[in-house]
Amino acid sequence: MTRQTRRSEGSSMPRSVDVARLAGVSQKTVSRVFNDEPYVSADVRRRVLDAAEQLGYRRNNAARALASGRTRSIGVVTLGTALYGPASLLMGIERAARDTGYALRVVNTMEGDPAGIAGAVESLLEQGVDGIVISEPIDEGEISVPVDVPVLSCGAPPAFSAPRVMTTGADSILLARVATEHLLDLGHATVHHLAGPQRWYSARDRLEGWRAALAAHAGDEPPVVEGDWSAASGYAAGRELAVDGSVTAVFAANDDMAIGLIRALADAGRRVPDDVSVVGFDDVPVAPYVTPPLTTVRQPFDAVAREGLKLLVQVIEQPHLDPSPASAPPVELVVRASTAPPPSRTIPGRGRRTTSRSDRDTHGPATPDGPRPTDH
Amino acid sequence: MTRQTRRSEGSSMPRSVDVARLAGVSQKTVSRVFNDEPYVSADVRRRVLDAAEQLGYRRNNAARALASGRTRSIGVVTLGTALYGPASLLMGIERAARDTGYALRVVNTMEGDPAGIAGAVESLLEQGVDGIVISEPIDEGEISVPVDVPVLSCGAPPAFSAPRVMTTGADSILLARVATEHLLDLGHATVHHLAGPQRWYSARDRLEGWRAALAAHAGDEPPVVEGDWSAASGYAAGRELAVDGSVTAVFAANDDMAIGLIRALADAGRRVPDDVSVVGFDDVPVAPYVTPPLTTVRQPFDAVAREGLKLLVQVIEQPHLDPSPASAPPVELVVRASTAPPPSRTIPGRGRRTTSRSDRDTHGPATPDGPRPTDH
DNA sequence: CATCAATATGACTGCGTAGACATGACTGCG
DNA sequence: CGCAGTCATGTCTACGCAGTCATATTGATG
Repeated sequence: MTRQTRRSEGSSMPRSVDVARLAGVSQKTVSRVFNDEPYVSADVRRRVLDAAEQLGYRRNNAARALASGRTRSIGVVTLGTALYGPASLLMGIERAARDTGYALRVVNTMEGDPAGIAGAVESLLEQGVDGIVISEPIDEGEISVPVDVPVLSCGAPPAFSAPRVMTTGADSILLARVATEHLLDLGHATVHHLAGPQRWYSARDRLEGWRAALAAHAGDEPPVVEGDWSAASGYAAGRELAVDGSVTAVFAANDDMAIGLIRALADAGRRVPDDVSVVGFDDVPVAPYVTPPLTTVRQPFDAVAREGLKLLVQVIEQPHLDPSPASAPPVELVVRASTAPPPSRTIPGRGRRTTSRSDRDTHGPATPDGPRPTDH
Repeated sequence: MTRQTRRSEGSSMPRSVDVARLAGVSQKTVSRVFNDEPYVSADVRRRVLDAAEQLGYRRNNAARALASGRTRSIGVVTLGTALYGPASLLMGIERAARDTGYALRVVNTMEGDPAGIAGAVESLLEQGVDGIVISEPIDEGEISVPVDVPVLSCGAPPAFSAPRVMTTGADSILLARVATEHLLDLGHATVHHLAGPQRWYSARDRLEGWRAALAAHAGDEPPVVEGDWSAASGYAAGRELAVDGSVTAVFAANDDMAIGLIRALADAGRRVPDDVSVVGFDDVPVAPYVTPPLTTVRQPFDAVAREGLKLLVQVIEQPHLDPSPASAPPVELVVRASTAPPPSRTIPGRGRRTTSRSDRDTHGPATPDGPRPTDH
C-alpha cells in the first residue's frame, strides 16, 4: 500500500496534474486558471474548469501555502467566553475576513491562563497565519513572542513588539463619557461606576471615559466597584450600592452587569429609574426588553471589525503603504427607560428620552429599535 | 533577490535544517524530536531543543500538512450570529479542540445565504481540515458536496452523505419536554409554544418535545407562534398571545424570546407568573436577573462540545473502531420565578421551586446559581 | 563469542502547488 | 519583410517537512 492511500477510501483527491492531463494542458496552466492569472485563453480556461468540475478538483491549501509562503488566513485570539461583546466581534471579524478572501483560525485564551495571549499567538504563528487579530486584549504584561506578521489589536495599545501593530475599535472612552454625561445632564450630582475587570483594556477605557465626564462636570469621583462582566457580579455590586442612599446614578461597564445591578436594586427596594438611574454599555439585543428597558450605548462591533480587517489586510498585502487610519464609527446613545432625573430635585420638562448630547464626534440617532416597548 | 525573502525583513524563518545543522544532527532527527517519536536519545533531544530555542524555530504547518496529509485542524460551520447558544457551543468546541491538539478553522454561514452550509463546507474542505463540525445545523435540503472527512453534526440528523457522519448534542426533545411538563405539572391545562425558526433543527426538536409533553398529558395542542430567536420576535409574539385570555403558560424556545415575551405580556397588563407562566430554554447568564427571574432549562453546551469532539477525533484517528456513542448529558430544569400555577384554579402547596420531574433520564439539580435573587 | 533484537540515527524522496524563466505564436509597424 | 512586443503556454524546481528504508550502535542471549 503506497503513500497514495492517505485520504480515505484509497480514492485520493485529484490534483492539479490530473486536471491538467484531462484538459490537455500543463499543470501550471491549471494553476493559472485557479489563481485568475492573466494570459489564459478563454478556450483553455473553459476546458480546465470543466475538467476540474468533472474530477471534483479542489486546490490543496497546504501545498499552496508552502509554495507561496502565504496561508491566506488570519488568526484570531479571543477570550473563551460567550459574552455578547467578544462573540459579536468574532462574528464581525469572520464576516469581514471572508469578504476579503481570508480564512479564519481561532484560538481561545482562557482568562487567567498563565500562558495567555502569548501562547495563543504562538500557536497561531505555528499554524501559519498572514495576520493576527487580538480580539479583546487583556493586560498580561509584555508579550515576548517574536511575531513576524502584522497584528491588529481591537482597542488596546500596542502591547507587544511586532513589526506592524495596529489598533482599531470604537472609541470606548468617548462612549463611556457619553453614557456618563447623559446621567449628569439629567441632573445627577455624580455618577457611580460599576467597572469591568481592569485587566481588560476595554474596561479601563470605560473607566477613563467615566472619569473624564466627571472631571468635565466638576463632579466628585465616587469609589469604583469592579465586576467581572457577569450579571452575577452586577448583582453583587448592586447589593453594595443599594445600601448607600446617596447613589442616584450608575454607569455599568456592560449591559449584563447593568441587568444584575438593576435586579439587586429592585430586590433592595430601590426603584429604577425613580430612585436610581442605570446606564449600560453594549446594547445587547435584550436590552430593550428587560425591566426597565435599558438605556445604554451601542458598540458598533460590525463596523469595528470591518474597518479593522480592512486595515489588517491592507498591511498584509501592501506592506509599503502607510495604513489609512480607520474612520471612527459613530457613537450611539440609546435612551430607554432606565434613566431619569434624580429623585430629590425635580427638573421641569424631564430630560428623558432625548439624545441631546453632542460631542466632538457625531452621534447616531437614538433609534427606537424593533417593537419599542412602552415605558412604565 | 532570491525567493528566500518572502517573509518580512529578509530574515526568513529558520527551518528544521537550520536547527539540525546547529545541533549537529540530521533534519530528520529534528523532525523526530518535535513529533515525539521514539528512539531519540535524551542527549540529542536536548541539543535539538536548545538549538531550536536559540533560533526561534517554529514548525511550518503547511509543510507538515503537505508531507503528512493531515492538517491537525477541524473546521466549524457556525451561523453568523452572536446568539448565546451558538456562541457558547463555538467556545466549547474551541476548548475541546485545543485539548485534543487540533486547531480550529471557522466559517460562518449567514442564514438565508443561498450558498449556505454547502458553501461553508466546501470552503473548509479547500482549506484542508481533518474533520468538520456543523455547529447549529439548519435545513437546507440535501447537501451535495462530496465530503471525504468525518462530519459531526450538533443536534441534527445526518443531512448529507459523507462517509462518516455523527451527531451529538443534548437531547433537546427531552429538554423541551421537561420544560413543558413543568408547566403542566403546575396545573396548567395546556401550554402554548413560542417556537424558533423551523429551518433550524434545534427549533424543530423543541417543538417536538413540547408536542410529546402535551400528548402525554392529553393536553390539546394550541397553535404555535414562530419567532426568530430574538427578543424582538418574542415581543411581537407576546403581543399576539396577550390578547388571548386563555393563555396561561408559554414555553419559549429560547431565553431571549422568553424575555421579549414577558415584556410584551407586562406591557399588555398581564402579570408573569400570576397570570401567565413562562419557561425559557438555554439558561442564559442573565436569566436569574431579569424580571421575573426566568425559569428555564439549561443547555449543557460545554459537555456537548466535549463529547462531540471526542467522538470526532476518535473517528479521525481510528477510522476502524466503531465510534463509542456519547453519553447523554444531564437534563437540568432551573426553576425560578417566571412560573406558577395557573391563576383560576388555585392549587394548594403551590408547586413552585421544585425539580420534581423525573424522566427517562437523569436530571441535574435545580442549582441555585450565583447570588440567587429573591423572588417577588 | 557469534547472533539477533532493540535502539538510535541518517540519506533520500515525495507531498501538490506556484514562481522563475523559456518558448512559441501572433501582432503591428517601420 | 523582419523585428520588437504582447500574449499564451510549457518546463523545471523549491517550498519544509515527514515517510521509508538503510545503517550504525548497543546489549542480551544461547
